[in-house]
Amino acid sequence: MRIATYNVNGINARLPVLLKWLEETKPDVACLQELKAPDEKIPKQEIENAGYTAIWHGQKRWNGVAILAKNGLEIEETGRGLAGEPEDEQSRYIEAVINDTTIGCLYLPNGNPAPGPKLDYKMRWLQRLSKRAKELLDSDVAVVLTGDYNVIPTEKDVYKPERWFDDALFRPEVRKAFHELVAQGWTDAIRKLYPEETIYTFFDYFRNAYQRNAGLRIDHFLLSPHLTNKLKDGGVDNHVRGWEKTSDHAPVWIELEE
DNA sequence: ATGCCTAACTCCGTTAGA
Repeated sequence: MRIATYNVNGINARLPVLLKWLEETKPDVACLQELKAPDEKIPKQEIENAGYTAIWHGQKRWNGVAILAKNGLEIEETGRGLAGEPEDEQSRYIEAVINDTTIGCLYLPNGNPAPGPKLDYKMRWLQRLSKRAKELLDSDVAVVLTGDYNVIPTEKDVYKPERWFDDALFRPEVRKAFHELVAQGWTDAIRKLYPEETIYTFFDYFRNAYQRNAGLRIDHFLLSPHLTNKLKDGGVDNHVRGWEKTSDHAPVWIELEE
Protein backbone atom coordinates (compact mmCIF):
# COMPACT_ATOMS: atom_id res chain seq x y z
CA MET A 1 0.00 0.00 0.00
CA ARG A 2 1.44 3.31 -1.08
CA ILE A 3 0.59 6.21 1.23
CA ALA A 4 1.50 9.77 0.34
CA THR A 5 1.34 13.11 2.11
CA TYR A 6 1.25 16.45 0.34
CA ASN A 7 0.82 19.99 1.64
CA VAL A 8 -0.84 21.38 -1.49
CA ASN A 9 -0.95 25.02 -0.35
CA GLY A 10 -4.37 25.75 -1.84
CA ILE A 11 -6.24 22.81 -3.36
CA ASN A 12 -7.96 24.90 -6.04
CA ALA A 13 -4.87 26.86 -7.04
CA ARG A 14 -3.02 23.54 -7.17
CA LEU A 15 -5.63 21.33 -8.82
CA PRO A 16 -3.76 20.69 -12.12
CA VAL A 17 -0.58 19.82 -10.19
CA LEU A 18 -2.48 17.60 -7.76
CA LEU A 19 -4.26 15.68 -10.54
CA LYS A 20 -1.05 15.28 -12.55
CA TRP A 21 0.76 13.97 -9.47
CA LEU A 22 -2.06 11.52 -8.60
CA GLU A 23 -2.09 10.25 -12.19
CA GLU A 24 1.69 9.89 -12.23
CA THR A 25 2.29 8.27 -8.83
CA LYS A 26 -1.10 6.61 -8.15
CA PRO A 27 -0.91 6.46 -4.35
CA ASP A 28 -3.49 4.22 -2.65
CA VAL A 29 -3.94 6.88 0.01
CA ALA A 30 -3.13 10.59 -0.22
CA CYS A 31 -3.20 12.85 2.83
CA LEU A 32 -3.50 16.50 1.86
CA GLN A 33 -2.94 19.62 3.97
CA GLU A 34 -3.46 23.35 3.61
CA LEU A 35 -6.49 23.03 1.36
CA LYS A 36 -7.29 26.74 1.91
CA ALA A 37 -10.91 26.12 0.98
CA PRO A 38 -14.20 25.69 2.84
CA ASP A 39 -15.96 22.32 2.54
CA GLU A 40 -18.23 23.51 -0.29
CA LYS A 41 -15.28 24.59 -2.42
CA ILE A 42 -13.39 21.30 -2.34
CA PRO A 43 -13.15 20.04 -5.97
CA LYS A 44 -15.07 16.86 -5.19
CA GLN A 45 -15.96 15.96 -8.76
CA GLU A 46 -12.39 16.30 -10.07
CA ILE A 47 -11.10 14.09 -7.23
CA GLU A 48 -13.77 11.48 -8.02
CA ASN A 49 -12.92 11.63 -11.72
CA ALA A 50 -9.30 10.95 -10.80
CA GLY A 51 -10.42 7.69 -9.19
CA TYR A 52 -10.48 8.64 -5.51
CA THR A 53 -13.01 8.90 -2.72
CA ALA A 54 -12.25 11.57 -0.18
CA ILE A 55 -13.08 12.87 3.26
CA TRP A 56 -12.12 16.38 4.22
CA HIS A 57 -12.25 19.02 6.90
CA GLY A 58 -12.05 22.36 5.18
CA GLN A 59 -12.00 25.93 6.42
CA LYS A 60 -12.46 29.29 4.77
CA ARG A 61 -9.17 30.86 3.70
CA TRP A 62 -6.68 28.79 5.76
CA ASN A 63 -5.80 25.31 6.95
CA GLY A 64 -7.91 22.34 5.84
CA VAL A 65 -7.01 18.63 5.59
CA ALA A 66 -8.25 15.73 3.47
CA ILE A 67 -7.68 12.00 3.03
CA LEU A 68 -8.10 10.48 -0.43
CA ALA A 69 -8.43 6.72 -0.96
CA LYS A 70 -8.19 5.03 -4.32
CA ASN A 71 -11.45 3.56 -5.59
CA GLY A 72 -11.91 0.05 -4.22
CA LEU A 73 -10.52 0.96 -0.80
CA GLU A 74 -13.04 1.60 1.92
CA ILE A 75 -12.50 4.75 3.96
CA GLU A 76 -14.10 5.04 7.37
CA GLU A 77 -13.66 8.36 9.16
CA THR A 78 -12.72 7.93 12.83
CA GLY A 79 -12.31 11.54 13.88
CA ARG A 80 -11.69 15.17 13.06
CA GLY A 81 -10.01 17.72 15.26
CA LEU A 82 -8.06 16.94 18.43
CA ALA A 83 -9.56 16.82 21.91
CA GLY A 84 -8.53 19.19 24.67
CA GLU A 85 -9.34 22.65 23.30
CA PRO A 86 -13.03 22.90 22.33
CA GLU A 87 -12.68 26.53 21.26
CA ASP A 88 -10.07 25.60 18.61
CA GLU A 89 -11.77 26.04 15.24
CA GLN A 90 -8.76 25.43 13.00
CA SER A 91 -9.12 22.45 10.63
CA ARG A 92 -5.87 20.61 11.12
CA TYR A 93 -6.57 16.94 11.85
CA ILE A 94 -8.63 14.21 10.19
CA GLU A 95 -8.38 10.50 10.81
CA ALA A 96 -9.69 7.41 9.04
CA VAL A 97 -9.32 3.65 8.87
CA ILE A 98 -8.33 2.35 5.44
CA ASN A 99 -7.31 -1.25 4.80
CA ASP A 100 -7.13 -2.02 8.56
CA THR A 101 -4.72 0.87 9.05
CA THR A 102 -5.56 4.00 11.00
CA ILE A 103 -4.35 7.06 9.14
CA GLY A 104 -4.06 10.42 10.89
CA CYS A 105 -3.61 13.35 8.51
CA LEU A 106 -2.32 16.44 10.29
CA TYR A 107 -1.28 20.02 9.65
CA LEU A 108 0.59 21.21 12.69
CA PRO A 109 0.55 24.96 13.39
CA ASN A 110 3.55 26.90 12.11
CA GLY A 111 4.12 28.83 15.35
CA ASN A 112 5.80 31.96 13.99
CA PRO A 113 6.40 34.65 15.00
CA ALA A 114 8.06 33.13 18.04
CA PRO A 115 7.93 33.53 20.91
CA GLY A 116 4.27 34.55 21.15
CA PRO A 117 0.70 33.30 21.10
CA LYS A 118 1.21 31.37 17.86
CA LEU A 119 4.08 29.38 19.35
CA ASP A 120 1.99 28.79 22.50
CA TYR A 121 -0.80 27.40 20.30
CA LYS A 122 1.69 25.18 18.46
CA MET A 123 3.01 23.76 21.75
CA ARG A 124 -0.53 23.06 23.01
CA TRP A 125 -1.39 21.44 19.67
CA LEU A 126 1.69 19.21 19.93
CA GLN A 127 0.57 18.11 23.41
CA ARG A 128 -2.95 17.38 22.15
CA LEU A 129 -1.53 15.40 19.22
CA SER A 130 0.74 13.46 21.59
CA LYS A 131 -2.27 12.53 23.68
CA ARG A 132 -4.12 11.19 20.64
CA ALA A 133 -0.96 9.41 19.45
CA LYS A 134 -0.62 7.65 22.82
CA GLU A 135 -4.27 6.55 22.70
CA LEU A 136 -3.70 5.08 19.25
CA LEU A 137 -0.56 3.23 20.39
CA ASP A 138 -2.43 1.85 23.41
CA SER A 139 -5.28 0.67 21.17
CA ASP A 140 -2.80 -1.71 19.54
CA VAL A 141 -3.76 -1.07 15.92
CA ALA A 142 -1.59 -0.26 12.90
CA VAL A 143 -1.25 3.53 12.66
CA VAL A 144 0.31 6.04 10.29
CA LEU A 145 0.46 9.64 11.52
CA THR A 146 1.45 11.79 8.59
CA GLY A 147 1.37 15.34 7.34
CA ASP A 148 3.03 18.70 7.63
CA TYR A 149 4.48 18.70 11.17
CA ASN A 150 6.17 22.10 10.76
CA VAL A 151 9.03 20.63 12.80
CA ILE A 152 12.64 20.31 11.63
CA PRO A 153 13.73 17.30 13.74
CA THR A 154 17.52 17.70 13.59
CA GLU A 155 20.28 19.91 12.14
CA LYS A 156 20.55 17.40 9.33
CA ASP A 157 17.06 18.40 8.20
CA VAL A 158 17.73 22.04 7.36
CA TYR A 159 20.10 23.62 4.85
CA LYS A 160 21.50 26.19 7.29
CA PRO A 161 20.73 25.28 10.91
CA GLU A 162 22.36 28.41 12.33
CA ARG A 163 19.75 30.59 10.61
CA TRP A 164 16.85 28.65 12.07
CA PHE A 165 17.60 28.33 15.80
CA ASP A 166 15.04 30.96 16.83
CA ASP A 167 12.41 29.87 14.33
CA ALA A 168 9.26 28.12 15.53
CA LEU A 169 10.09 25.17 13.23
CA PHE A 170 13.41 24.52 14.93
CA ARG A 171 13.32 25.99 18.45
CA PRO A 172 14.54 23.61 21.16
CA GLU A 173 11.16 23.27 22.88
CA VAL A 174 9.47 22.38 19.58
CA ARG A 175 12.06 19.77 18.69
CA LYS A 176 11.92 18.39 22.21
CA ALA A 177 8.13 17.98 22.03
CA PHE A 178 8.44 16.25 18.64
CA HIS A 179 11.17 13.90 19.89
CA GLU A 180 9.09 13.05 22.97
CA LEU A 181 6.18 12.20 20.68
CA VAL A 182 8.37 9.92 18.56
CA ALA A 183 9.79 8.35 21.73
CA GLN A 184 6.32 7.03 22.62
CA GLY A 185 7.21 4.25 20.19
CA TRP A 186 6.89 5.75 16.72
CA THR A 187 9.27 5.41 13.78
CA ASP A 188 10.21 8.33 11.54
CA ALA A 189 9.82 6.32 8.32
CA ILE A 190 11.87 8.47 5.95
CA ARG A 191 14.78 8.77 8.40
CA LYS A 192 14.68 5.01 8.96
CA LEU A 193 14.97 4.39 5.22
CA TYR A 194 17.70 7.01 4.73
CA PRO A 195 19.64 7.37 8.00
CA GLU A 196 22.32 9.71 6.65
CA GLU A 197 21.00 11.39 3.52
CA THR A 198 20.03 15.02 3.22
CA ILE A 199 16.31 14.97 2.51
CA TYR A 200 14.06 18.02 2.19
CA THR A 201 10.30 18.23 1.71
CA PHE A 202 9.84 22.02 1.66
CA PHE A 203 11.50 24.74 -0.36
CA ASP A 204 10.63 28.39 0.11
CA TYR A 205 9.32 30.31 -2.89
CA PHE A 206 11.88 32.99 -2.02
CA ARG A 207 15.33 33.25 -3.56
CA ASN A 208 15.10 30.15 -5.76
CA ALA A 209 15.28 27.90 -2.73
CA TYR A 210 14.38 24.80 -4.76
CA GLN A 211 17.03 25.42 -7.39
CA ARG A 212 19.60 25.97 -4.63
CA ASN A 213 18.42 22.89 -2.70
CA ALA A 214 17.90 25.17 0.31
CA GLY A 215 15.16 23.13 1.96
CA LEU A 216 13.68 21.79 5.15
CA ARG A 217 12.43 18.34 6.11
CA ILE A 218 9.14 19.06 7.86
CA ASP A 219 6.65 16.59 6.32
CA HIS A 220 6.89 13.29 8.15
CA PHE A 221 5.52 9.78 8.45
CA LEU A 222 5.34 8.30 11.94
CA LEU A 223 4.65 4.55 12.03
CA SER A 224 3.31 2.51 14.94
CA PRO A 225 5.36 -0.58 15.93
CA HIS A 226 3.11 -2.89 13.86
CA LEU A 227 4.26 -1.19 10.70
CA THR A 228 7.99 -0.68 11.23
CA ASN A 229 8.86 -4.03 9.72
CA LYS A 230 6.37 -3.57 6.90
CA LEU A 231 8.08 -0.45 5.59
CA LYS A 232 9.38 -1.41 2.16
CA ASP A 233 10.25 1.89 0.51
CA GLY A 234 9.66 5.61 0.57
CA GLY A 235 10.86 8.94 -0.71
CA VAL A 236 10.13 12.48 -1.79
CA ASP A 237 8.58 13.31 -5.18
CA ASN A 238 11.12 16.10 -5.50
CA HIS A 239 10.48 16.86 -9.17
CA VAL A 240 6.88 17.90 -8.42
CA ARG A 241 8.30 20.93 -6.58
CA GLY A 242 9.78 21.99 -9.92
CA TRP A 243 6.46 22.02 -11.79
CA GLU A 244 4.63 25.19 -12.82
CA LYS A 245 2.19 26.65 -10.28
CA THR A 246 3.37 24.12 -7.69
CA SER A 247 3.18 24.04 -3.89
CA ASP A 248 6.18 25.05 -1.77
CA HIS A 249 6.08 21.51 -0.34
CA ALA A 250 6.99 18.35 -2.25
CA PRO A 251 4.89 15.18 -1.85
CA VAL A 252 6.35 12.44 0.36
CA TRP A 253 5.40 8.75 0.16
CA ILE A 254 5.97 5.36 1.75
CA GLU A 255 5.24 1.83 0.59
CA LEU A 256 3.94 -0.65 3.18
CA GLU A 257 3.85 -4.41 2.73
CA GLU A 258 0.28 -5.75 2.67
C1' DA B 1 16.09 42.62 11.16
C1' DT B 2 13.64 42.25 6.82
C1' DG B 3 12.41 41.25 2.04
C1' DC B 4 12.07 37.86 -1.32
C1' DC B 5 7.09 34.62 -3.36
C1' DT B 6 2.27 32.96 -3.37
C1' DA B 7 -2.66 32.37 -2.15
C1' DA B 8 -7.30 33.78 -0.53
C1' DC B 9 -10.55 37.19 0.30
C1' DT B 10 -12.11 41.49 -0.48
C1' DC B 11 -11.85 44.67 -3.19
C1' DC B 12 -6.38 46.23 -5.57
C1' DG B 13 -4.38 46.00 0.29
C1' DT B 14 -4.21 42.64 4.29
C1' DT B 15 -3.09 38.32 6.50
C1' DA B 16 -0.65 34.11 6.66
C1' DG B 17 2.59 30.88 5.40
C1' DA B 18 7.67 28.68 6.97
